[in-house]
Amino acid sequence: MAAVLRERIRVVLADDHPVVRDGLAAIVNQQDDMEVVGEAGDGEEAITLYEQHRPDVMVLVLRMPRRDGVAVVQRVLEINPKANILIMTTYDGDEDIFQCLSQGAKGYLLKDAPRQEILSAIRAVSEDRPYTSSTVAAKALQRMAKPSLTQRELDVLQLVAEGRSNKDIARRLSITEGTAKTHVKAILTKLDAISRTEAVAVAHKRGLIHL
Amino acid sequence: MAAVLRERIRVVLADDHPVVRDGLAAIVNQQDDMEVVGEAGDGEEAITLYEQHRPDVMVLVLRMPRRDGVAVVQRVLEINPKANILIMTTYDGDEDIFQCLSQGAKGYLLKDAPRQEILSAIRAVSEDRPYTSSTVAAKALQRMAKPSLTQRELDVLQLVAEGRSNKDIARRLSITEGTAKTHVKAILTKLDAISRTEAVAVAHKRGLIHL
DNA sequence: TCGGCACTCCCTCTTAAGATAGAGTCCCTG
DNA sequence: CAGGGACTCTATCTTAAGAGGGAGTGCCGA
Repeated sequence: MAAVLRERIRVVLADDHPVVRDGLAAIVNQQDDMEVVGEAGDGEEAITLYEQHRPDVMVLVLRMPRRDGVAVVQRVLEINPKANILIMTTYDGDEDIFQCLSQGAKGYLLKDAPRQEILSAIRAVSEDRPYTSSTVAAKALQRMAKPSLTQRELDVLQLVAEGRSNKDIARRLSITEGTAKTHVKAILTKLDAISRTEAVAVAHKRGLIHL
Repeated sequence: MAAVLRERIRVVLADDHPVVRDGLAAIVNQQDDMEVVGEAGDGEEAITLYEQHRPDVMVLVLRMPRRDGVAVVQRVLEINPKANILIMTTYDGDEDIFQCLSQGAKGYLLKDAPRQEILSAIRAVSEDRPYTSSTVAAKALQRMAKPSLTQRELDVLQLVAEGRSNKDIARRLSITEGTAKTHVKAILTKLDAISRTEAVAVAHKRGLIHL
């Protein structure tokens, strides 16, 4: 068996794509100062592996089957409030990033980041220093300027995106059609869209909804 | 410098994500019988590298900046009609797969395929044997059953997805609003949707459009 | 050549969507 | 406690969307 080396950064990876997982593992294991101690293919597994290994850094992809990134961040921070979590995402517009950010993940980067940036991010997060790629930081600033949707509006938006009519939305949310219209109107105004279909397109681009 | 080994499968990779590229490269280079001779980050680069290296296998990700996978397949097969191309895609519903298939790519697999499957696919394609993952094959069968949209309907669908009104669509395509409605109606029927917004949702799931 | 398909245009009719305006409750924060 | 935001409901009105018909062209393949 391999001898345990001291002072290495112990990493747990979570991504539903084996290619990416294998890739990240290869990159990390090539470094002298870090090693992968666990690889998860979904959210549940990620949590289990975190508890098992208590790694120095958890690298987490946002969108995964069975519990997405946001839920995993929540749960892991419940287990260990000092957990060092690095979030990766494919989609630069992904709204969920900001949810993770406000919840206490320490680093955020995009999947199209170069190898060196990923390693820097892991090292930074392992030392409890925050790491945010400039791309994500820029998005954060952009986002500040734009009006945010309320929870209820997000509920309505989700149903609109599924192609539901106002009447149908009203039924599902136990409100009147008029109220549904009020919410839709607010959504259109906030997203600067003329029609519900355009609103869906805009919302999807901003990562507010996942079709 | 490394000595050139005979009989190795020479591979060119193309993916816009360095992680995936580095990952695939690591996996491939670990094998005795294959090596990566070039890595491209976009479609144009992929074509250039193909011409430069004339690899045994080209591994191509479908969605890339500057010329997407479909266009790259076309161009590479123009350069060398016997080129062995392996297509990878993240999205299992991606309609473009079938376009590549009919154009002459030799293999197709999903990004969430395990390491061994990827290696098998590369070996198969290098020997001019077709490789299709069972998941993609299953999708192909499902697709056969469903009615396909005409080119004009796809044009209209694209505009619908952008949130355009029938009147606006008519103006852009230089047809009457009535004709636009006729096309939209045909789209709704074929996609089994009640409203245009639902049609967009369905079309997106099937990979008919990319928002 | 003839049927079928894609594409275009036309009609009517009903319903859904969106604009506009007002208003009440609850809850949180300054 | 006063203000503000979130959420709910009301009403009216205009326009867009969608259902249901029919019908003419050009083109391709059996």
